[in-house]
Amino acid sequence: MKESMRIGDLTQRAGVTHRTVRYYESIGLIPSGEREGNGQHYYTEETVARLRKIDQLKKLGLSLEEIRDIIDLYFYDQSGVQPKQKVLTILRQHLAEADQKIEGLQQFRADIKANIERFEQWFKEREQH
Amino acid sequence: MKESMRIGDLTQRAGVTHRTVRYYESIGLIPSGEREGNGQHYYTEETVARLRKIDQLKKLGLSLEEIRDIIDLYFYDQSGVQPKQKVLTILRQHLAEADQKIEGLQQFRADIKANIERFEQWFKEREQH
DNA sequence: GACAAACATAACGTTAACGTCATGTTTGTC
DNA sequence: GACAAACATGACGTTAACGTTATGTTTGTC
Repeated sequence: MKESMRIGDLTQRAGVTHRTVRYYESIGLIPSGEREGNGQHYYTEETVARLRKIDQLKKLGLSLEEIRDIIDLYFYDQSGVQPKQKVLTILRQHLAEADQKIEGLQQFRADIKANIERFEQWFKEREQH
Repeated sequence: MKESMRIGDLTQRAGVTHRTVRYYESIGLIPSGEREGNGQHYYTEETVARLRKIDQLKKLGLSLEEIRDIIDLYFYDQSGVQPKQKVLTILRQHLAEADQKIEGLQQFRADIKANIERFEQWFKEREQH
């Protein structure tokens, strides 16, 4: 039962710094985790998952503001037909964007690799005088 | 023969502002295009292509500094007098980074897809009363 | 050759996304 | 219960990637 953890564990598990966590709290990207009494903040597994998802979305090219607008749809089930339709639309959009980006990166990767091989070839030929 | 154009045409064709062009010149991302005499800058088709390529690479998540490391590979006939061993090292780093990014995005893509299917399933079941 | 539009240069400003530093409090361990 | 490690809060700093403002010069058209 790791019911809750403090910021040290959180940052380590999510791979972020404590300043990132505080910043995200301050802009409402993640819940603040404050508890009464001692002034300590306590977090759960969900916060870890949220931070990881945020990182993924960032890599997709979304700003934190954009992420804030949609992050909940990855964690909370919308009830009702219309909200669900809306979520589905956004998810499909993200899927398409991810596909595009993956494709672009694969092309980029191929370009880089071709160049690497070109250089390696150059060194090889030079070696043999 | 559009041998050369001035900054107005350049920015329009490449879809950037003149400040972006100046900034890129200042950090050595594109040649400065200065000519003697009148103080005007003249650019060619290659500059347009360069700007577009830069934009493409930015969308993949590369910083301008990273782009500067590799942009010439897309336009120059390498060989210049560049330190090839160094370029090769940089290229290998970029290859590794690209692989990581691709992997991350594929994981993300899989998550989204699972999510989408979950929603579709929900709609399907509901359809059948 | 007058004159507006396009251009050049310089300096300061801005925004996102955190980092760093300073200082005081809580927790956990001996 | 002493004490180091972990944590909290606040204020100021930083970096990338440009934007904005101000002022003077060139170009192209009538």
